[in-house]
Amino acid sequence: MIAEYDTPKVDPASKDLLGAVDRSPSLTDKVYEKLRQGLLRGVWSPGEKLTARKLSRDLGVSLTPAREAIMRLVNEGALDVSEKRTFRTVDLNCEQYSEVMRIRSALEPIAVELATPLFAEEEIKRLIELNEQMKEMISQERFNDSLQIDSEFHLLICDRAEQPLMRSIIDTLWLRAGPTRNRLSYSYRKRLIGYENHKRIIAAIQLRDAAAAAAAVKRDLSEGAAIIVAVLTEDERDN
Amino acid sequence: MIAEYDTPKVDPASKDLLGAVDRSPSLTDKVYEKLRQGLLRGVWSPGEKLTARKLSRDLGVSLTPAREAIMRLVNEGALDVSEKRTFRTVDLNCEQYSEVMRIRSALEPIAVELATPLFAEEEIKRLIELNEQMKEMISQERFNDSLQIDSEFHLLICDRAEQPLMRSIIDTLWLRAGPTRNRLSYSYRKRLIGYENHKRIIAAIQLRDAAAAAAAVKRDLSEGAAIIVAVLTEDERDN
DNA sequence: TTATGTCATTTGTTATATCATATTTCAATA
DNA sequence: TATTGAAATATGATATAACAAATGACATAA
Repeated sequence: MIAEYDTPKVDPASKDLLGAVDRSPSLTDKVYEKLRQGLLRGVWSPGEKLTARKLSRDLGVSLTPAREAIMRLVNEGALDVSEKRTFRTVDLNCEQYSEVMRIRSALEPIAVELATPLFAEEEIKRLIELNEQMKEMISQERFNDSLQIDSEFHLLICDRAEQPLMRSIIDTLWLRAGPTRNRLSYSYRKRLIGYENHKRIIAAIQLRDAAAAAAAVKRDLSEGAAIIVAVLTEDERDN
Repeated sequence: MIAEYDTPKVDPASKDLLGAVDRSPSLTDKVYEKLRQGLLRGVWSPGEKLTARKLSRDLGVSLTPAREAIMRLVNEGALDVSEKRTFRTVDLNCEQYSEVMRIRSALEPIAVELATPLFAEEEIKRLIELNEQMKEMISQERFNDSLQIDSEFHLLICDRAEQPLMRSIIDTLWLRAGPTRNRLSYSYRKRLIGYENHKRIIAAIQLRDAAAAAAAVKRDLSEGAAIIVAVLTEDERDN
């Protein structure tokens, strides 16, 4: 009878009907989500300082949830805490960026391999749509937007793989690289390599050829990484 | 002149001499570390409830650092927060455990590949030592200790790869699987598969054969995973 | 005995207070 | 003008307080 506490007696039918109450996210969660979005969208430039107090003032919450959200991002490596204990967005150097890409290259091919048989036709259409949007953004020189769409494309594939842990790891990788990526977008310009590679990925998924899809993802990532690393290397030589 | 704030004027030589001040870790850091160790050593059984207040009382700190540390572990997936917002250690089911191993299998071979040329002779000796200790622990049926040593073995390799981000990801994987692993240790018993596989890994490193080392790690992980998954499957059928 | 309703306690969440350290300001001085 | 240094301010870390939701204990009714 003790176990009854964990599974209170409820008529299965009504339980199904009611479903679980959707507890509203805590303030910490909301602040965290805002920070996340901001980081991905390039609201802060890499290396920019953040303070818990300003954040709490800006968002109209107390210090606690603001601070908790920041700490959470710090823990994920999306924010740095300097030796003086101030918070700033990360600015990846070439080596650090390479490591992010090395890990993505290890994980995302597996994700697409698992995802390939699970994709529904309409989801594939969505991939095509996203890729065309990306092309459009690039042609309009809206590079930050194109990066945004690129991330959506890759994350949609990861979602389909139904590997929640892997997905969360890849999420934090994007978050970590976000500001640096955004800084680069103007140097990165006008490259349609991503577009062509994405087309290859889509084609492989349509043929339900998991191995080919994995190879295409790997190629997309390594070519993309090569460009960014080149830009970063140049940057580091410059200053 | 504005930029001066980011890089205070310090004679580079003296900077090198002094090094950064080693700011003592915060209370949050200390609590976090205690929790971490506890999780790895099986202080809490999987699914056990934790409360921030009890933790703060036990460790003689206020609620804030205790809570922050818990939230940090939640964020890493080492603790769960239930729908009722209570904290408990994770209890991975077979599928979740498999996902952890799938990710380890993707990352650790890369790590050992990068580490192989960087290993010093004495570090290889340390690997041998650890492996023999593990064998000893198993023969004494001290399974939890043997798991502890197994983790040291793998993490030492990851350290040598000098990929800090990858290392931190693998760290969280261990943390996540820790309680479940510890619960299993008695079913897991007397398997010397790990020992033999570790010997293969060491041999490959000694020969500086990175590819062979990667293959050996992959084999170690997949055979280890197979056993645990078998036990977990049985468990899930039982209850 | 078992189910149910009430009330005290515990817990997570958020806000606020306190303290030590960092940073900034700005006037006095060389 | 450039430097210095003390006072004012801002900030992160920690503690405590306040509140609502969840839990547990217990008395009462079936």
